[in-house]
Order: sequence, then structure tokens, then C-alpha cells
Amino acid sequence: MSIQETLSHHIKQAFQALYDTTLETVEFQATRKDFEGDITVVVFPMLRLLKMNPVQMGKDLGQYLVSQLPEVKAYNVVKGFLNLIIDDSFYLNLFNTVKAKEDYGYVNTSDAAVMVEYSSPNTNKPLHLGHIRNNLLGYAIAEILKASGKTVYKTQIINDRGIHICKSMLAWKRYGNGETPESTGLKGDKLVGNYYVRFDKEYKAEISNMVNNGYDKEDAAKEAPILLEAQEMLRQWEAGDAETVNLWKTMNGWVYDGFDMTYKNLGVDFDALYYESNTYLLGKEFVAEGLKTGVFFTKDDGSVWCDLTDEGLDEKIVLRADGTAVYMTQDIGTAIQRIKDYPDVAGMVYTVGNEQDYHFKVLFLILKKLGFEWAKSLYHLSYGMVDLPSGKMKSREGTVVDADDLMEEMSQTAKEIALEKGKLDGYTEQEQNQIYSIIGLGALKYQMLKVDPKKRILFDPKESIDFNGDSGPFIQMIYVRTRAILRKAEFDWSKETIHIELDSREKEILKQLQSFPEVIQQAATQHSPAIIANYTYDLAKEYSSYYQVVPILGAEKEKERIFRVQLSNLVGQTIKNAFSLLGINVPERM
RNA sequence: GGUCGCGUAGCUCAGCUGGAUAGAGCAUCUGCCUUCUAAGCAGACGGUCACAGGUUCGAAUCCUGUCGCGAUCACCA
Repeated sequence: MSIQETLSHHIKQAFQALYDTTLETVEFQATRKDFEGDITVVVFPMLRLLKMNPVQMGKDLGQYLVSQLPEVKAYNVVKGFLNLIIDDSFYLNLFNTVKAKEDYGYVNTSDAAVMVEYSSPNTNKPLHLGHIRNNLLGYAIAEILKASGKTVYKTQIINDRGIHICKSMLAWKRYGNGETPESTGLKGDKLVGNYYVRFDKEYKAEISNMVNNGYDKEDAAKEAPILLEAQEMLRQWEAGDAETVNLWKTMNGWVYDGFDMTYKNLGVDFDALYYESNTYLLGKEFVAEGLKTGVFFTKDDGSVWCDLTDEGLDEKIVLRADGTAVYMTQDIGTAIQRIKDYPDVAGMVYTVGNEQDYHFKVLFLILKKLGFEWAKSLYHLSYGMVDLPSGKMKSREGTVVDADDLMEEMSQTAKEIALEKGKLDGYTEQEQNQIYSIIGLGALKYQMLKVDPKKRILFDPKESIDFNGDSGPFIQMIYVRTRAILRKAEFDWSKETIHIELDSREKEILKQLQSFPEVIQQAATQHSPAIIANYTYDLAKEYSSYYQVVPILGAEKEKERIFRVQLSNLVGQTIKNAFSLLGINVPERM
């Protein structure tokens, strides 16, 4: 039972005993630093039940708690705030509990499973900055959900078919001269991406040519030969033409090899892959089903719709007049397919940008109308766009920030700073590079995850690499220091137990350690890694000032020395656990 | 125009289901390396929480309206 629960129970008892009135809820908050105490009870809300002086009520309750609970050492009342001073023994007990659990904060797995979708790229160009935010968010949420006790399947739907894929295929066929990743030394996704750009260039050239020859601009855009050829290619692909399908397989294979490298460097992974080429025909059977049950209706031209006007939305098409599927049809089918494939899944999280808010609102509503129980537990993890100082990222204008380049740049910056400061002298080059990569990625990931997912991020590649203040490297450094203490202290922290007087700073740190499990739960229910990131920073900051002031190894009393080494290790362990939920590594030295 | 999201220090952002004097980092300024890593610590400066009403003991937080920014309102995915 947490201290809050214990206190809450006794305060209700006190209310009954003192005033003969039943109290429903008790409101707590952490005591502000400028007042004495650890936990504060807000008595204002209680005045609704009983008209009396809040100060007097606070005193009554404080008196009662001190006499009943050994954990409550003393109290004071300021206005309507009852500040409780918690006895050191409580914190030291907590300390020993935490110490005994290496995976402190994590909850045991229940049988409820949840599927988390993220990344879901197109296979015609490399991953960019936007994908990085998507991947980091999706991965972090998956890990946080795991830590909060869910079985998690990470998944993505790979958009591997369609006209945009044919465009890069066609350009390669025309201008590629048989180039391969091996022959060019290019990453496969980069190579294919180049041909996608090439297509656009040729396409534009053809249009302007046609306009010069008297074509209307719009007509030219529709009738450019290269575009018609790409459309023909898509038809051949759909008809299963062997040559086209083989080229498609080959080029997609290159892209997957490239993506794999990027994912590996980013540190993300997947448990289940879905390909649009397999799922784009799904969903039609459920449209037929929905027609029978009256969820959908047919219009005069034969197209099928869902009427959502009762929910304040529009009508939404789910099947074209010619009977072919649309985006929505496909997503309905894919969702149902996933539940078939993973029957233990009771809910799904879709990590997709906020420009699709409306789409997912409609999708979830339709699935609910179709009567699926799990449709109640679908969540669109919607996030804001990543903008550049120059404006929006546009692949055609070459203003995208490439994912691989960015990661490389971050490590490079870490290296420059380290060399400048003369860090890491005496390590092998391989060790150094590994550390640079951990730190560079830590900076990037923390920066992306510490802000509220909903919010738009303004990303300046030049100045974004922040290694000071509220940053990944700062927190990594605090971890490194805790390791240094353990190394130098040369003692087995796991065997010792300790009872000493705590100072206010130590208490502050222990209070934060205590809240870690709740922080994980909160982050999981609100789908926000930012909560974990902020918690980790607060803990690291609190510890860093403690660390500076206390001469740990030189402590006079052996008991204090043991305690401080233990506390350092505990902070380090918690930082490591919290960071691993964010997909951020910590170096042993830096 | 309809719908959704955002608006907090010069800049980038925290602020949980309403609670005490609104918090960090960057930038600017002042101190601190013979002691466990100074990628650090201590401190100063900086606010009409976009604006106007409302709800109540109490509002950055909840409600309504206004303004600004963004997204979306495709038989594209």
C-alpha cells in the first residue's frame, strides 16, 4: 500500500471519529519546497461537507495522524494546507524495497495484449525526420505499455504498392543501366529514392515540353507519356505480370535492406509486419456484412457509404461505384485481420501524424458500428509535424532531413564536443565511436520525446543538438557519475542495509524514486513518453545538485558512506530503466 | 465556412484529475575545477499564462465567445 493510500484511509477514519461525517476522497500533493513537510493534504475540499475553519480542521487531522501513524512524525498547517512530515524510517524502508527490485517500477504482465503500429513507410524513398519522430514515439509507447503490464506486439504496415512505387521502378528501368546497391555502394532505399526523384524531374520536363507545344497545363499533367507508362505499369503489377512483379520484388528488397539498417541504428524493432500488397484487397467482405446489418448503405451509382451524421461527422465512402476498395476499406480489413492473427489483442495503438485525425476518428467509429468489442480500445497516437526553420519538409524540393544523415550528424557533433573537452582520452577508437553514437542518439531521442506528442516541433538541424541543460546527454552523464561512484567505492551495495538520518535533499530524491511506478502508469494511459522524460530529468537534476555538494567517498561515517553509494546506484538504476523505456541507451563512461 | 489541435519568460518547452509566491533549459550577468568526470554546481535577471467574459472559497488548468497559427473537410494513400 502506498503512503497516500495509508494516509487516505486514516484521514477518512479521523473524519468519522472527529466529526461523525463520511469523507469520500482525500486530495494530496507534494509539499512545496519552501514549506516544511513531505506530503500535503488539501483541506479546502473537505469544507464542503463541514463548514468550519480550515486551519482548525487541518490541526485536528494532523493531530490524529501523528497519534495513529508511526510514519507521520509531525505536521504543520498553513491556510488550508496540512503539511505532513514523514518519518525517515518510511523512506529507508522504501529504499530497501526498491533496492531489492532490479526492475523497480515495472508491473507484471497480464494477459491483455495491445498492438502498437508505427513507422509504416512507403517503399519509394528513404526515411526522414518525420519518420524519426514517429518511430521514436511508437517504440517508446510500446515499451512503456510493456512496463505497465501489457503484452505488446509492435507492427507496421508497409506501403509497398501503388503508383508512387511504380514511378521509381519506371525511372530505374529507363535510366538505371542496371544499377544496384552493390554496384553503386548506395544504401538500397537511397538508390530507389534517387529514381523516385528522377521520375519527378523527367515528368516535369515532359509537362513543360508539352505546354510549350501548346498543351493545356492540366491536360499535360494528366497525359504526360511517362505518367501514362507508370499507370500502365501499375495495371501490369495488379495483373501479376511476371517481369513487373520481379522488378518490384527486387527493388523493394533493396529498400528493406536499407530500412533495416536505419531501424537498427535507431534502435527500434517490430514483431509483426503487414504489407499493403497483401492487405489492399481486404475489407470488402466486411462492407458486404455491414450492408446486411444496415451499417452501410448504397447510393444510386452503386458506391457504398457509411452515414456518420448522427455523430456530427459526414458521410464516408467505403467502396467505389466500380466495387474497388478505398483507403478506409483497407484499414477496416487490416484491423480485423490483425485481431484474427493475434487473438489475444484487445486494443491497438496507431502512431500516425495528426493530419489523419479525421480518418482515424471515422475508422474507429465504423469498426464500433460493425460491432467489434475491441473497437472500443483503439487509440490514434497523433503527433504534430516536424517543421524546419525554412518551413515544411518537401521531398521534391530537397528540403527533407534524411534519417541516416541526421543520426550520423548527431554522433559527429558528440565527437567534436568530446574532442574539444579532451574527454575519452585513452579509449580505443571503436569504444569512442560507440560512445559518440550513444550520446548523439540520446540527444536526438530525448529532444523528440520530451515534448508533448500533440505539439508541432520546430527542428533546427544546426542548433538542435543540445548537450546542455534539459537534454539526453545531461541525464546520461548523471548515470555515468553513479557508475563512477560504484567503481571507486568498490563495494557490494546489494548486501548492506542502512539506517541513518536523511537530509532534505536525500528525501527529495527518494520521493521521486517512489513515484516511478506511478509515472510509468500515467505515461502508459496518456500515451506520452514526455511524462517519463520529464520525470527522468527531474530526478537527474535533483541528484546532480546533491552529488556536487556531498563528498561521498570521503564521508566520515561508514554508515553514511554506504547509504550514499547505495542511493547513487539506485538513482543510476532508475535512470537506466526510465531511459530504456524511451529507447535511449546509457554509456558506462563518457 | 464546418471540425479538430495549439497559443505560458527574448527563444525551446514543463505545469497531473482546478489549490500555496506559475517552473526548467537556452541566451545575458556573478561566483565556483588540489576531492568520486566542470558535457557540471550555486546564484541573479526575465511573466497581464493570446484576449474578454463566466463557473467558485480558489482558474494557466473547467465553460462560452473573440483573435492568431496549424491540420483536415478526395471515389489519394
